[in-house]
Parts: sequence; structure tokens; C-alpha cells
Amino acid sequence: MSQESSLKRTHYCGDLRLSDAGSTAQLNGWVRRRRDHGGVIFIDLRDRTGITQVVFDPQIDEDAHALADSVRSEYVLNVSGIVRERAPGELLFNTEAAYQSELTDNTALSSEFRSQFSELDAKYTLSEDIEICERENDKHWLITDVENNRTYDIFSEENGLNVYQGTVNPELVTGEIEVAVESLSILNSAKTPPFPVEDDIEVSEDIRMRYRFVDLRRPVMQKTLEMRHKAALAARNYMNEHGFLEIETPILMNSTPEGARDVLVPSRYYPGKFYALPQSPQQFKQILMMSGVDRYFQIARCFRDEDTRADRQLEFTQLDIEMSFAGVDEVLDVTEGLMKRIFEDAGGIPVQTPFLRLPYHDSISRFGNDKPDTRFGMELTDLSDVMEDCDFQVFTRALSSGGQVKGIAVPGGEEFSRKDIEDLTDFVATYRAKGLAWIKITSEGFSSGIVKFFNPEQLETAQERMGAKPGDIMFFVADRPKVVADALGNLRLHLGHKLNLIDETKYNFLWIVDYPLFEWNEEQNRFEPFHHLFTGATEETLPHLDSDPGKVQSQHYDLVCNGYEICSGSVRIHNWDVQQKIFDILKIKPEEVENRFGYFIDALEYGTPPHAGIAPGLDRIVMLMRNEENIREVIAFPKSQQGLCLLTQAPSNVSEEQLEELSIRVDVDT
RNA sequence: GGGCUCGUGGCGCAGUUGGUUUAGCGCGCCUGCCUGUCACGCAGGAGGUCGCGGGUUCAAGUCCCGUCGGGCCCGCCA
Repeated sequence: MSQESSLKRTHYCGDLRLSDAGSTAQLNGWVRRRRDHGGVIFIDLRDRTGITQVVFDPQIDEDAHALADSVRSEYVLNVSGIVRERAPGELLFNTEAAYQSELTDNTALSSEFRSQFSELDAKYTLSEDIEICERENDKHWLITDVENNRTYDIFSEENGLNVYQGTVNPELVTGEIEVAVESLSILNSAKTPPFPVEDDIEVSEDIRMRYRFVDLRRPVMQKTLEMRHKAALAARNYMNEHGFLEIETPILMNSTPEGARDVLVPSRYYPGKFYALPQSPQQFKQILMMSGVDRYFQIARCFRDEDTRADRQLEFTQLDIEMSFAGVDEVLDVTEGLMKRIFEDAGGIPVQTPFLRLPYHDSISRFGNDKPDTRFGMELTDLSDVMEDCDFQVFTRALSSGGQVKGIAVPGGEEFSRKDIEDLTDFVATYRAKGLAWIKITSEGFSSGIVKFFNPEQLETAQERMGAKPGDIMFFVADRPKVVADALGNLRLHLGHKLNLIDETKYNFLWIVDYPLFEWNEEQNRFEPFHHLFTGATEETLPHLDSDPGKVQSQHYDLVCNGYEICSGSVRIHNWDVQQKIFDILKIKPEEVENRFGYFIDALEYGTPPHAGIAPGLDRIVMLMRNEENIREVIAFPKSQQGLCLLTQAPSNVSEEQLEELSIRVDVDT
């Protein structure tokens, strides 16, 4: 066989159906498993699209059968042969034709009929989950026992009904057919893979990453890659339809000291100077608005040299968007449509728009953070006023020093043991809570070591406000507002997961709006931008800029889904006066402004249209659609938590010559 | 920068208060047999510097210190 004909392919491994029976097919794929019965060899051939069983029978082709003997897992094959219906296996039993009506009418099988299966052998006992499919009118039926994953062929013949063992594999979409191989060509052999190429494997992540090329062959991973592609494609199409131009911005740009640590790239022409990789194309996309582009988008790789988390990578992808002559409503509107398109087209997940808008302060007070998971209740309740006069010093002391007392009611928490509560106390301690007060509500009333510090009215008001019922436990944290929010917000999430209060099929989108423009930095005794320097303020609160900057609300918005921030954006400042004031409030000196943002300020004065933008995070969106809890699962070649690529070993040492060219001296032993 | 946790044949794990000669088990792998399997079956077999370095001890997979690597988190991430 020539090389050319052995690469030919008529179908993918997920393509063939019963309707193809009788035709010839030629497939390429990897060997998922080989089952050698001595006389006949079955191979499950796998590619991106699925699996087809191919059969090697010496009676069909002796050479192909002999060659198949040497085939092992993950060998790369080309096979050609006849597609055929999977024939019935051995005759199991014969029975009266009377049962035919149950088959023809597609009714439930009678217990008499069923008992004949189990009498034959316990392994043939039929489950309740049965599908009957009529293959030929009044002649041939295929029964599928879905639960036990078995099939039976039943033929109506002169002697009654003959029941044969079925050879259809109900787990495969191609399970009704197989390819009887007439010609095999082994395109490549393979070492035994370090782990099986199939879903639901138990392998540590570092092994998967080292052999990512094997890992990515697994059907779940292929599905993720495909969904990610579809998400990007849906986004491109949607943006195009709405008049956005896709424009690339530089990867090598200036370092900006704000925000995250930059990833730096040394310059060869300018020894001692560095480019930085973009944390986001923020300044360039605004410059594009000043350039009259009107509507821009980009699928942009962003880099932030900060420690990673389960939902954070060193490099990640944003659908970067900016539009001129637009305010909050326009951006939110476009983004809602985009989310709907991506989730529906790529993920098959229906999305209801418009999304709810929740003010930042409400989110903090109800959920303890600005990315609430609203798929379950257990919201935080403020009890500061109730506890003001109680005798529990932990509470009163926190309150008198400007703190809060808040609580959550945990359904069924009466069951919690001393150890459970101790573990939860340790849990909130990671958020600097000094303790976790609790009161159980039993059928006899309030139960806890601290009940004595409260009068009945205080306890009852607390219970009523938190909506706690008998059988619940109430948890309280008293501390600075930030600690209370962190501790209870995370406790809420932790218990929500632990107690299975979350409906995993739900997708709860909501906007967080009305953020403050500035945040007061205690240590440095000055304001800091809550988001970035170019975020605009709302018109109503703009007058506070001079008198009380802390009161100014920004036109920033975040889109949150199921506890993840998936988009972040704002209306930008488009005039120099306001921008100047922001710099003043932040105490950035004019020389510094000139040095760092000179070109930007300059551009601002040359006719900048009002503009606004947003940046949806592609990785997290795909993560949500795939129901994954780890961002590495949706990135083809992710880095480990320590920033290593376990496949390529990056980062690595470079030669002395390279360093010399860049005028770089390395100060560590390598 | 810090906390927790894991590291034992290719993979997943067990290995007790340090002490039984040859460090077990399952899967995978190899050889043979097997014509309807799809987690095929049956019989036999190979495969281990217990992450690495140092220490304590008569004796270390097991205890201590350091180090490397994986994971989760705090800080950080405008």
C-alpha cells in the first residue's frame, strides 16, 4: 500500500451509523484498547470525534489479522473495510410468540418475560431502564438494558421468539456498527502511555502535565478544546456583527508600576531597559478610541506576574472590548448579548438577559465579597445594633472599636459536632477572624455556652433576622468590617459546598455596580484607585471629587457568575480636567505623570470621544461552561502553581552569550 | 513572604508505636492460550536508588533538618 492511500480517510471515528452499513470506510486513529480473542481481534479506534470498533477476522483478511496481533495501545492506525451492522451473538433462549406484542407496542416488559432472562443467568437480569427499538417490522427488535449496559437481539421466527445476546454497545454512538477490516496499515507504534487515554482517570496533575500530549487525547479534554474554540468563534462572530473591529495591540510594551507585577523582557538595543508584557491592553484600547476606531475587540493574551490560584494563571486570555460614545448601559447591553451568544452557542447553556445589577456595598454586606455565588442563600445578616447592649464582651468590644457583629444561619447545623465547629473556627481564622461564636437552635431553645450573655429579645431578634429555624446553627463573627466580610463570606461558600446547597446546573449572572472610585490606604495615608487610574466617576458623585473623594462612585462594573468574576470594565475618563484631578487626589506629581503617561495625557487632549469598555475572561467562561473548578483544565498548556511548564520545563537558563548581549548579570547560582 | 498537604514499580494506593528474611495490593505491561468482546477471560511472568541530600539510631519507607517538585489557601492579583 502506498503511503498516500494509507493516510486516506473517508470518515472520522465518531461518524459512522447504522445507516452506513454496507458501505466501505477508511479511518485513521489511535488504539484505545485491543481485545484479542485468539481468532478475532477487536480494536477500539479513537480520534478527536469518537470511537469506532474495528474487527480483525482471519476469514476476512489474514494479513490484516496477523498484523493486528502486534498492535498495542496508542498505536496510530489506518484501517479500511466494510461497515457492518453488529450481528446478534449467541442464542440465549427461545420463548412463546405471545411476548411479541409487548415488543411491538413498545410497552413495559411483563414480569413473565423478564423472568426468563434472569432464570438463564443472574447476569442477564433486566433492570427497569429498558429501551425497545424495532429494527424490522414485526420481525427484529433490539432491547437495550441501559443500566446494565447490555443489549439483546430478538427475532420473531417460526418457533416463536428467539432471544440472542446483542453485540451492540449502547455506550458508543457508533455502537450499532463496526468496521470489518480488510486492510490495516500501522502508521506508527507507541510506547505504553503513562496513564490510560480515557475520561475519569486517577492520575496526579504533574504526570498529566508532563505528558500533556497524551492527556489532551482524552475525550473530555478534546471536548474542552473544542468548546473553547467555539466560544472564541462565537465571540468573534458576535463582535463582528455588532460593528467591532479586531485589532492587535503590542505584546512588547511599557512597564506600568500600577497593579500587578509585570513580566519583563530585556531590550538588546537599549541595555538596562525593559519591555513589559501587557497586564491587559488597557492603554492601547483607549488610544484606539482616540484614534477613531469607534469599536474595538481583541482576543488578547494578558500577563500578570502574581502567585496563581485555582482560577488564576500567569498568562490568561481576555476578550478585550472598547467602544466609543458609550456609557454603562451600552457596554452592559453588548456584554449581555455576548455572554448569551457564547454560553448558548458554545456551551448549550440558556441565558436570560438582562442581568440583575447589584450595588457593590450591597454585595459586600449580603455576601461578604464582590463576586457573590447567588445559587444559594445563607446570606450575611448585620446584628451590630442588636448586640450593642449584650453582655458578651467579644461582641461589645468589637462594636465599640468601630467593628461589626454579623452572622449566618446554617440549615441543619444543629448536627455539627464540637470538632466540626472547631474546624470551621480554624477555617475562619485564615481570614483573621479571632473566633467563631455559635448558637444552636434546638427544639428546647437556644443552646450554646454563650447564651447566658444575651437576653431573650436579643436572641430572638437575631434568629428572626437571620431566618434561622429549629435545627439550625447561627454563626457570628465580630471584628473589623473587612474581617467580618471575609470570614463570613468564605464560611458561607465553604458550607454551601460542604452541605450541597448549590445547584450545579444553574448559571447566575449578575452585575456588580456602583463601586467606589478610591480606596483609602491606611499605611500610606492616601487614596488609591479602586480599579485603575482611568476609571470614570458617576455624574452625580463627581462633585465630591474635591470635598470628599471617598464618596465618589466610579462607573466601573464587574460581571459575576456563580462566584467567579468573569468580566470587568468601566466608563473611562475622557477629559483632561477630570484626569488631572484624579492625579492630584492620588498625589501623583506632574513630572511623574509626564514620565509615565505623557503620551496618553497628550492623546487625551486631541479630541477623545467618551468611551467605555470591558474585558470578559475567556478562561473562566470556559471553565464555567465545562463545570470545572480549575483553570488549568481549560488551558491547553498551563503552568503549574509555581509558574513552571512541566512539559517544556520553561523557564530555563539561557547562555552566557545571550545574557551578555542583553547586558544582564545574574545574581543567583544556577 | 507565610500556612496546610502530598511524593513508595508505568499509574493509583497500603505499609501500625522505627525492627520477619524477598516492601505488599489493584490497574497497566510482557509471554502463552482463547472466534463476539467492548473494564473480555484464563494461566504464567517481569518490573522498586521508597523525590533528593544530610542527620539521629544497633536498625529509617517510617523520626529530625534541609532541599526539589505537585496541589489548596493567606498575602498578592489596579
